[in-house]
Amino acid sequence: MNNTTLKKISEILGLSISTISRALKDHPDISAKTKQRVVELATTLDYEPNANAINLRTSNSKLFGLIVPSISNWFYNAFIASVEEDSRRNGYSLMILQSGDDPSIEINNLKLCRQNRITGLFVCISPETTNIEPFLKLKEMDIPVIFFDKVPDDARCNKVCVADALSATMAANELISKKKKKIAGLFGNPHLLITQKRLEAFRKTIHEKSGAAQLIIDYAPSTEDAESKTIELLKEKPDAIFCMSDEILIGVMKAIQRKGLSIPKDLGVITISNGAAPKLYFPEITYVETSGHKLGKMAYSSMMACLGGSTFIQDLTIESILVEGGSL
Amino acid sequence: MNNTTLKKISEILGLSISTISRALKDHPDISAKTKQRVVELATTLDYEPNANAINLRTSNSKLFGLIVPSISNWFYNAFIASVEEDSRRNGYSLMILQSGDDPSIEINNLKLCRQNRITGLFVCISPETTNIEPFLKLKEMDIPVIFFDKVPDDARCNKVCVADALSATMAANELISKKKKKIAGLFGNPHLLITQKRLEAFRKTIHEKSGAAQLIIDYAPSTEDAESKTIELLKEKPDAIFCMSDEILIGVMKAIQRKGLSIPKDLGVITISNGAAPKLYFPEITYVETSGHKLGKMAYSSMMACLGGSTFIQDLTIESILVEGGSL
DNA sequence: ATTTTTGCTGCAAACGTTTGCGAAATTGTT
DNA sequence: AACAATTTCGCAAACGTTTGCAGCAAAAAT
Repeated sequence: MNNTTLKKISEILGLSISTISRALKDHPDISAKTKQRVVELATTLDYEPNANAINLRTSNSKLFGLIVPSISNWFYNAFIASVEEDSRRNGYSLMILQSGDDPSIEINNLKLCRQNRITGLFVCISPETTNIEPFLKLKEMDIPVIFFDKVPDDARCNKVCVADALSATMAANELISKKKKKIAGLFGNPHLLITQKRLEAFRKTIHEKSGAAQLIIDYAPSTEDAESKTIELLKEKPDAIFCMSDEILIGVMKAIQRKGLSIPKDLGVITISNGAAPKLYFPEITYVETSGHKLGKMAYSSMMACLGGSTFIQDLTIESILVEGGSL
Repeated sequence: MNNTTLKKISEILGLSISTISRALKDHPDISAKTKQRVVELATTLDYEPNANAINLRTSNSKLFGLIVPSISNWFYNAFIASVEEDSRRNGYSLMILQSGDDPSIEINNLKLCRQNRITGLFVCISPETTNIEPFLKLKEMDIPVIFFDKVPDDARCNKVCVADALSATMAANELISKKKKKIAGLFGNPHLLITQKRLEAFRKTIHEKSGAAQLIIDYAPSTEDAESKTIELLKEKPDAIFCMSDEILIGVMKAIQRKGLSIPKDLGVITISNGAAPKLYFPEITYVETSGHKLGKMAYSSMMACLGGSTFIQDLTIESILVEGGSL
């Protein structure tokens, strides 16, 4: 019924605890026969080492923390799945915490991570998070912190991001090459750095490359907002709509369907996306890919670099690619 | 730089370790002044108790394991988010592992859970999993195991499921009440128990309630399959399509958009869904809700019941509700 | 002034491991 | 047969907590 321990095995076999411990990890000091006896008994008793005891003794938890606003999000989802996979493959476990965009929960999650003596942290901070000292404190304790996606504007942080400005530029270029003249752009929360960067880059590109093109900008923090804002925007008869994210795209598409417009005949649509949402529709929506999966890979390898002793502060960005659908 | 421990605090304050421990947890034995001194120093030193030491000492990890085929799935996502929330609220942590529908990874994940001395496990087994002995072994060790969604056909297991047959029946009834006469039904992997149950219930209801209605059944294991199968089905000019899941709905909708058909004028659509996908479209798709969120709540309370000492084996099912969109 | 009560604190064992060091048993070398 | 070298193993401390028990001082009761 209870758990079997090294001690229990040692008592049954008449050996010392240390011998059992060494036998189980194939230590050269132990003879082959002894090893076999030990391993056999261990498997029949379903021995599993107590991770808590090991962590306590070795102070190496093989545990990563991952704090994210919400796991119910296409982009973060892909990110998490990717990190989980890499972690598991390399013998690390993952502790996933949602902050719900609430800084106080975020702090609480951080506390949990510290209590569990994580060996590293992946974190996407909430928009309201202003004080990143608690995170920097981790760094001081030699616990690497990799900020991803929404990152603080602080040079002391390791960051991995999607190309915020560049992806908007790419989308703008594509719109121009398709000769769009009256372009509506729907952006997310205007207080977020990513929104500002994308908007600036988008506006700049459109103006530089095509002085003639007219631009209508609006903001929509949620899918519902995006839908209602689009209804308004459509009155201006734009010939293309740019969406800053999947959430916005979905609202836009709903509005377009509601109005009975057809793509790309009545107007074009382009978005920045993780890749799933544009494929929900026919024709598939042309998008600039910002892959959560790729970002996860990059975050993981960045983490590994830190654990490997690199003190070099990394500020990485994954490249974007344009995926053509039939929506322009 | 390093972590502060009870010992360190005790040395600074000239008190014993036990006094510090008690002071920090507001033990009545400790005087108010001492408590204050201790708490103050602890906060300035950023003391965080070592969870590993506590778990080791108390053998109560406050950690749940959660094994799921994939976290990149609307339904499981909602489930996980729900369980994570409840767990966190009650001071439990969650260790989320993906099996990728691979039984060997599943076993490995289970091992990880055991090593970390989880106090309970939520698991959705992969379709290929035949041997559930390893899970039952946990139960013997007084570690509750709550199977959810895809559950083994074994009376010794605690299960929480969505209403598989009933939800299909409800959808069928809705189709009949809307006087649909030529109904196409698109189902998932025919080898899964859930597919069989839903198909049987659907067929039975349609035939019993409306002998006149014509039924066309096909299977689509993936969204892509659903799209191509729908293209075929549409040639038969059905007046309604039933989708067994979100994944299928998306394929169906893409086909419908491709063919330029309009809902509900040209044909009706109804689906079984977690709730997100039907709201992607306009008009929103009518669906029978099988809520991952609700299932999570149920799983969590079931877990709590087990931890509370209930040895009663539960086999629970969440009720489904019909959510009307404008697609019929 | 002695005893009893009350309030505060410390001792030490235990949880399950890992690991440096030393000791015993075996083998090999003269 | 005596010694050295080698193989094989055990002792004990340490990781950071919790907690039953005992100790000790001061205040209250006799």
